[in-house]
Amino acid sequence: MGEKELRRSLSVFPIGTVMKLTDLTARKIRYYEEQGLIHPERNEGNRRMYSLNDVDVLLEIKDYLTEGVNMAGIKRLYELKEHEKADRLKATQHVLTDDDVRRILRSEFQAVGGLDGDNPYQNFDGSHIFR
Amino acid sequence: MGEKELRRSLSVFPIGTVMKLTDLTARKIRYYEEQGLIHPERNEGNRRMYSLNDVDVLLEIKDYLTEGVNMAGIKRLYELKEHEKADRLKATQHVLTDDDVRRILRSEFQAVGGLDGDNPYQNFDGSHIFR
DNA sequence: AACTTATGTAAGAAAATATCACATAAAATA
DNA sequence: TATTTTATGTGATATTTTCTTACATAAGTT
Repeated sequence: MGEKELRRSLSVFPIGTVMKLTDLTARKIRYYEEQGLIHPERNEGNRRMYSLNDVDVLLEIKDYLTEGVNMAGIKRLYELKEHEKADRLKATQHVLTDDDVRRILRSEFQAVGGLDGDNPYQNFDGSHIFR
Repeated sequence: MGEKELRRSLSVFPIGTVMKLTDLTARKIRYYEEQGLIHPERNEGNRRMYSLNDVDVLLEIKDYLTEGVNMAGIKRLYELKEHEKADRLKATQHVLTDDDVRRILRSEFQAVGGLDGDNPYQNFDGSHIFR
């Protein structure tokens, strides 16, 4: 792991900072952890400490949810080793319609359910914090 | 101010994180603030929140102290607009002997006192956190 | 010797975070 | 449609972190 990756995985933010950085509630942040999407470390006092990588994942989760992808779908996306396929998609297409998401999920790892196609939001420009 | 500078001045770290990042005690960190060397913001709950820039300044302060420069000297150094002269010195010379520091301080802004010339440490490579 | 500097430490208050439990609208499923 | 699950809100209580203020002190300075 290079120096840069190391810095990005340094656990330095308490949940309050992450709340502001992501505009998520503490409840949501802890829930996404419970769902295995992030793995913040704990300090000596048992407080969760988050890394820049965690923050990025949380922002991505927000994007996915806005797209209409449910937790099950998001988990499947993150199961793709290192997120590589999804990342490449985001990097090349930059904007995914609900239909795209649906097609990808179905074709790449079978049906996942939970896609209703009624969410108009699209925000796959990859512009996250501390890039 | 560019995007990068903005990120570096985002107040996101609580004092506990800064303590670990810099290996300074809370007492020292607050004291350097009291001396006007850093200016952490406060959150709604009155807790100090530090930026990457603050962390860098603290690491520089550590370096200066290790070099034998006292608070008065460090303040003078930071009085140099944007730290430009000191930065250029660090960038070009990379290693300053106590004697160098003494000469610089004396010639550039008169005597500052507090330099004993007995400190063997030198660490001006500029390799700080989150670069 | 007396004063100043830079830092340690202690006490009490306030803020942030933890866990656990219960509530619930919307979505999924039977 | 009735039932269950999902994703999140809210409240209570405990613990940790940080704040301010005050006093202490070794080392350096005058």
